[in-house]
Amino acid sequence: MLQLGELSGLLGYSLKRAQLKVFEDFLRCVAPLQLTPAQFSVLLLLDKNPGRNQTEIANTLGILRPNFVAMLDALESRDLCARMRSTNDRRSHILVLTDRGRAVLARAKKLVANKHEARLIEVLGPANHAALLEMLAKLAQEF
Amino acid sequence: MLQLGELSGLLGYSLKRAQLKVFEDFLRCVAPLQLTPAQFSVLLLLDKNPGRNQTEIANTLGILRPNFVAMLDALESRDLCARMRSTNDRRSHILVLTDRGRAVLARAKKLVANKHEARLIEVLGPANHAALLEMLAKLAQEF
DNA sequence: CGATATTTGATATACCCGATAACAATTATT
DNA sequence: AATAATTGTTATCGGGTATATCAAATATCG
Repeated sequence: MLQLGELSGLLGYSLKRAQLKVFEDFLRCVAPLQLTPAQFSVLLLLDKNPGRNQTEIANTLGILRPNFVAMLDALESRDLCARMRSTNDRRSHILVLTDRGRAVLARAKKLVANKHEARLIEVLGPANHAALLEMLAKLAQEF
Repeated sequence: MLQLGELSGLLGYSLKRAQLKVFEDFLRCVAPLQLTPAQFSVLLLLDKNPGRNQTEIANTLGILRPNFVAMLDALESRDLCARMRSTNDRRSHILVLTDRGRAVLARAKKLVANKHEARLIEVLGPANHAALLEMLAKLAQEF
């Protein structure tokens, strides 16, 4: 084994490695539904924010509009969501979850909560898990 | 603004966004030296582990050997490190920091400590920063 | 010893993400 | 009415990551 040296004290380094592990576990837990973290986040956002268009959804997720097109194509081809032409502004597409999209999202939420997040809480402890979440949110916002 | 919903409670989501922010700040702070986080980690590891070959360094950083070749080419072309044929095993390349590599690493360490990590500690508070580091390391290892 | 398997660095290649430029259609501005 | 801005889209580029394969060198084992 090698000496990590100052690397173990580098927050960015541990952050990246932890992120990879967590995403890996997410994929494992949600594998039955074939959803990536990004796809899951889109479905969640569509559910909580009906009537929004592609630009709005993409922006809040930090996805660039051009890159969001193919992502939506994939979800729409699986009948998880649909683009509807807006009557107010005929440029934009209102995004809606399909019935199937809502069903898949509901199952995904359960898998995430019962398998993925549950394991995280088990490893970290509930208090640490909450503290970690708070610090990460702080970094994501204020930093 | 949109409703994030359960997204704010998803550890992986905050983890990813925090990681992007932290790497962004790292790049800003080390910009004078033109070093990416990955390049910095390689230099650090070479310094702390002299006499190792490409496979060993790449493995500990989670970099695949094929992808490590171009990375080393870039560092070597800037005269930051060098490949030396091993006398024991003429297949492998012993990696060494050049004098210039050591000098750049020293300057990089200062920038990282005084600008990058200092800002992190300032935002989080020293105690939280340490706790965060510990939890991330735990996730990176045990998870 | 000699044949076979393994390891090391390297090349080629492919895929996924993220970023930019440009475009047609539509709407906003002036 | 003319011009500017917005929306979704396409094309394209670069970076990071993954696999298969190769020649050279070494290790293993009959």
